[in-house]
Amino acid sequence: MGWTDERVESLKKLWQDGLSASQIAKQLGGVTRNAVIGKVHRLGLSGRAAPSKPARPVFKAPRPARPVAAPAAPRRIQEPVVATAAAATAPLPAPVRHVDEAPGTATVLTLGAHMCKWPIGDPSSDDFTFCGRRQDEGPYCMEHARVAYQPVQTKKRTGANELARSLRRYI
DNA sequence: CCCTGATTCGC
DNA sequence: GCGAATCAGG
Repeated sequence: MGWTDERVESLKKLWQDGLSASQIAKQLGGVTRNAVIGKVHRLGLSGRAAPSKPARPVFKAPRPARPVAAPAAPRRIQEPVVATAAAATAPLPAPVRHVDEAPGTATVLTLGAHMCKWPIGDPSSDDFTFCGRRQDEGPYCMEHARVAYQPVQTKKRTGANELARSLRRYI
């Protein structure tokens, strides 16, 4: 199938509406998403009005990089590439967080040897943290050690034991 | 592994 | 001009 004026028109509309290339391809039929993307490019409408994802300015924020006692030379990071307007605002305070009683204050970089390593949040997310409070038992603080080391026991003597026993086989 | 768009390059 | 293959992310 070729690109008739009609199909091109549909393509433009759908693309401007924010549909993904694969969705457009499926709707038009007879073309793959690659074909759609290729056409979109050729038509010169690569940018979008309503992108599903803001699409970061391709700017890698320099990691705070504040371990504990690492030398961490204050190296200057020069950006040879053009920084977009949005990227201009990136102060990166990176204050030395004090480890107190507030959970979730330790990042993977600031997590010290004696801090509770109970994970908080989505590990694949940027705001992933660890509990960070003082370790008490194992790698966890008092509170989380209780949660971590409380398998099956308690509650319903009947059945629970058998369940635990059967479960144990898989460990 | 699913998805996204971007780019390349033989046709 | 076309689009599959490939790349680079999320």
